[in-house]
Amino acid sequence: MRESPRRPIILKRRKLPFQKNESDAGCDEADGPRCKTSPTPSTARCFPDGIRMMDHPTMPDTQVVVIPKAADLQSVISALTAKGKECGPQGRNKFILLSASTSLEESKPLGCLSTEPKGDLQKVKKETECFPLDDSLTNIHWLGKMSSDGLGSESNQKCTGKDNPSDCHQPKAPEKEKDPLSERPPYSYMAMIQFAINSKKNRQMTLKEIYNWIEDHFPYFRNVAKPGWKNSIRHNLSLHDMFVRETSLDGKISYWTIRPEANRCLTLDQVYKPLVGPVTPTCPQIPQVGFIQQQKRGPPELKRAIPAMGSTERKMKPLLPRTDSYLVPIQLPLGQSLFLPSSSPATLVTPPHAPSSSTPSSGGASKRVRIAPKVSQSDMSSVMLCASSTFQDIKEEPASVSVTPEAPEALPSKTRQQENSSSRRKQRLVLPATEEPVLLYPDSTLFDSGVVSDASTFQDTHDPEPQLSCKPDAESPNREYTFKTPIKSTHPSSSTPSKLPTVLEPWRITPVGKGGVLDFSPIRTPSGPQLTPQRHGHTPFSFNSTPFKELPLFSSPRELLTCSRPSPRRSTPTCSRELLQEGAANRSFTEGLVLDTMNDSLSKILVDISFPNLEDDDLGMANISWSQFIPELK
DNA sequence: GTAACTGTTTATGAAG
DNA sequence: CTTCATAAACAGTTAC
Repeated sequence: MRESPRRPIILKRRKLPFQKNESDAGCDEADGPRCKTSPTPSTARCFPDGIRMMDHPTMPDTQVVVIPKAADLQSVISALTAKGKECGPQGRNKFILLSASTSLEESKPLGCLSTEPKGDLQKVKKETECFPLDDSLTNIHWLGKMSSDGLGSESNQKCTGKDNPSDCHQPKAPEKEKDPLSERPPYSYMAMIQFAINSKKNRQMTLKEIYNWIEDHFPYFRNVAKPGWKNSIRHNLSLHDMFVRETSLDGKISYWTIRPEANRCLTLDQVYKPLVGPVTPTCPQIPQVGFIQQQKRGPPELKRAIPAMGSTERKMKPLLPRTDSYLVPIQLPLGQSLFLPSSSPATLVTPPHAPSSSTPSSGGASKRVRIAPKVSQSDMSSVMLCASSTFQDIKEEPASVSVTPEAPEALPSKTRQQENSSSRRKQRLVLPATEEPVLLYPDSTLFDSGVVSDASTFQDTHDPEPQLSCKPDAESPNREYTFKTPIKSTHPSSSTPSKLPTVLEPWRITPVGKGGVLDFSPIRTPSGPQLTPQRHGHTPFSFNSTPFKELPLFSSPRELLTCSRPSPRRSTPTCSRELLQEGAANRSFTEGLVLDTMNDSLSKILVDISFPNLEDDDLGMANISWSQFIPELK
């Protein structure tokens, strides 16, 4: 019965050869199926090498064209125009041109080209004017596809060509083409759940809503997947600490939310927009921050999902190469640009170790009921917010602060793994309300919104006590969580008895500097305080050990990026290398980063693409195109 | 009472 | 060894 699970490529650590010639690697290997699925020759073939085209997932009439810098834009435009004609009104006659100097990651919006139904070149606008750079365009989902399909197979046009039957996408001929929308999305359940939850304004969803959202956005689950996928969703919700179940005030409805500190606010359509303006300091989570309300944008009509994909094939393609990327949490730039000088370092309340940790936050009385299980030290370490948000998936890292609690019951040997990856298991620890670390975090939303959070983190930090600041709570500002569910296992959340006494969840660990500054944050304000090394003694795996640790070395993000340019995997020069070298201990951590970075990478790309206005930033970062550096990181 | 739903855990296997 | 997917056992709730 158990089918061999296919891990979502999103999680793969394998480095994808974006720029390499090994086009096959990406296309054939990972996507073999896909490539072949669309044998349809497409005009794409006519394009010069290096040009990649892919359908925009949510815009049926649009395709994205990644054009190497070297390519002759004019010729490309001409070709596209012709193509548009070919496709006719029904086809994809709009093209979003992206400049990809060397890799997708560097892609930048060149402009949009759309051909009238008639096929006439209508316009090519400067990106800024282009509608498309909106979320739908940059949506992660889409990029994911792009990266996988386009880039992965990039090298060969054939692939892209094949891949895009859509080149001349025949909207009406589903039979033939494999509907991408009905293919299993390259996202892990965890990611999809995040997308779903983040799609809601209040960032909370009932299980059913999550199901629905996923089905709506990923027809695969509605049309192809076995019913068991719901079980998997539930499983993931329970398994990952980042998902927190809360109940409505009346206690009748259970909502799933994402821990603010872990929430990168990834959404399918989301685009990170520079928080140029003052961001709400406290609640980055709130969409306002620049998130685009994805759902509004008109989610893809997945409904029309095509059965074509009946194949049980579940291979997923990698979204983007994440490998070395972890060194560069791209959000850095964001943060930088967004953030003001360290002036407002996020003050972390929780002391690293601490006992305090748990700040007695019990603060506000709240009505919400929180399921006990979820609680864990992690909460305590709300501090990590920033980092966590950035690398949320890192969870596995051991970081525990030691909250510990109650005696951890003997851990079943089997639980071993879980222990290790404590991050995963929820319900590890139940603390008395007073001790609960969790309490903190409700307030600690300080950094909550993931990606954005980075920036927000710093910016917002004005709060003396960020943690208290806010939860988006649209609902209850002061909610106190009451644990509803008895916790079964009292694993030592933090202090893992055995193996990992250390940090279980990096993101939980609050690497807060004493100063209250987020040291770990990759992003550093120029003047910002340095990372606090102090943490070192603490946990072997503390951030210090992590790549971030090195970050302080960089005076500026640029510097950081620059250094890291050489891909670690390749001959890595100094900086990157150092970063990477944390040693085995770090390893998991870094991996985590990498994994998660995947999404982040996308985000970053998005950032690049979607922030035409970035120039406005006076931060000085404006000039920098972070994306330019990205490729290097690989 | 039963079924369905929800949530938690455990187990297992594939892929990396 | 880790991560993820999948399956399934169980238990608690809720609806009929």
